[in-house]
Amino acid sequence: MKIDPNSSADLSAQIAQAIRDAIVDGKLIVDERLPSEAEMADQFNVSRPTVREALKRLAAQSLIRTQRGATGGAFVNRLSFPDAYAQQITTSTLLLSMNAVSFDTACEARYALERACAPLSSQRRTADHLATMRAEIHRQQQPGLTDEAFCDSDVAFHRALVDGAQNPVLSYQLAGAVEGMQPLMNMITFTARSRNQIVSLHTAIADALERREAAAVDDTLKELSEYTQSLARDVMAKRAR
Amino acid sequence: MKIDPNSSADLSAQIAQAIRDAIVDGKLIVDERLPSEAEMADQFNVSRPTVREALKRLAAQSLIRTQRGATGGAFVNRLSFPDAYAQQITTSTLLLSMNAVSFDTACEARYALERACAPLSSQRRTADHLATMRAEIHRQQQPGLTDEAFCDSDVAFHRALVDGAQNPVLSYQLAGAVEGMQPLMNMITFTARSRNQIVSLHTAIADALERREAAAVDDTLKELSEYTQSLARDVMAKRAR
DNA sequence: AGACTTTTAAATGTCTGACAAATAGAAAAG
DNA sequence: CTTTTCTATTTGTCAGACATTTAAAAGTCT
Repeated sequence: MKIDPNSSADLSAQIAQAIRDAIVDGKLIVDERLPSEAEMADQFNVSRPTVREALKRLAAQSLIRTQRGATGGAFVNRLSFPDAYAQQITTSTLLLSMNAVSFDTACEARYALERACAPLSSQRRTADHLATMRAEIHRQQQPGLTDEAFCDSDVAFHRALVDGAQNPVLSYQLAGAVEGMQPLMNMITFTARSRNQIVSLHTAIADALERREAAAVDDTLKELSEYTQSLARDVMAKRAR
Repeated sequence: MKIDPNSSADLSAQIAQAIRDAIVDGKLIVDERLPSEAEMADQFNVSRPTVREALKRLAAQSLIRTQRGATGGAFVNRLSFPDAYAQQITTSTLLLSMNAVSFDTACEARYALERACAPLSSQRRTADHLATMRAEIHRQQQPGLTDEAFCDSDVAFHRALVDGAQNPVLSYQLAGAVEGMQPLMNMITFTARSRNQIVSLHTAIADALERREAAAVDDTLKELSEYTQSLARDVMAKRAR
């Protein structure tokens, strides 16, 4: 592992990249201990603060963890699904909020991905998944619910639908698509009428899933997608006036 | 923005989180300049190196960029699609390589998501997308091609298919699913026969896409998914002996 | 000998102060 | 008015120090 001291890039960025490459390429394996900060400073011919900045970059991506004390140090971290979820959601949220992505585009992506889960979820969903969905539907019918709480419940409902596919990789990918859209969804004001419409579609989805009818789930999701987009268009139109 | 000096967490991690929250919540907007490192050190009552470690954490997630010089400083970065791609791919790759995710699970997720793009891509693909796919098919038929180069071309082919949907959010999400699987795919040895089979399926997909027949694309993708999984099972079986 | 306490060494976390390098704007020179 | 030079600001890097945490080694008592 070498760095170029004459490069225009920051030394800490170069060091971080070198270590990152080593991890991705499997030269450093999970739970392996990196040399101590002082040793690395020697190796790379830089100071300890520079090495530390590099390590903090890696820690921010959950690639390493550090431990203090006698047998401490920096260790290659096993990237867990929850860690990956969290990063994925932050990235997706910012990507959508900072890049003038239209609601339609985001919505289309979300429902396209979600519909990909429908056949698998129909096959494999457990009673648990179904119970979660029913519970969320019930919550969505509470009268005093704020728009935000309604959206939270909506996310939880769709989460259960996705998790029903019993494929952690799929759940991980979808986490970004579904939760990243929440800030956009929160801009919509849900009237009593639109809530009822959504609840009835959710119920239709849950019913179809209970009967394990993939095609019906897919159709209803499509309907829900179109309804959501029409709601968003109404909000935009009102805001334009 | 406040931090708790008595918390067990690192000061730099706390500071990074405080700034990250401010960005996600929209309290800091794109291209806004953060205070200088010295000023932040004062504000948070910590030293400059500690502030710097916090900033490097944020830089690692592409949340900020820094500039040297008189009017320099740290600026909230607009998270670009390419940046988001890169992060997604690193995360997905590591998630798959470190977590004993079965080839079947990853493959299922990948093709489920890809099939979600098929209808959109059938509608919207341009001549360019089709040309890219044809070119990659041609490349896949070169005799001297290494397994790795074959996989690269495979990724490029599927990339074009996904991009054909003309939905950047979908492309971003799929980047992780498709490219993250590459290391797993690279473990497969592609015999001349299996390459021919894959090429013929790719050709069928391109043909169907040319005719804009979504259902045919979907069917062929399903076939390809099953064939890929059967190849992987053969490799596993051979390795077991 | 065995269990408990103390010491010690190694590592990360943090601070201070300094200098280098880049950069934009102000000041000076032509 | 244009070009050059200077200057102030800010990030990048370094060196050395001390604080804190932690596990293992050494020591002590029963």
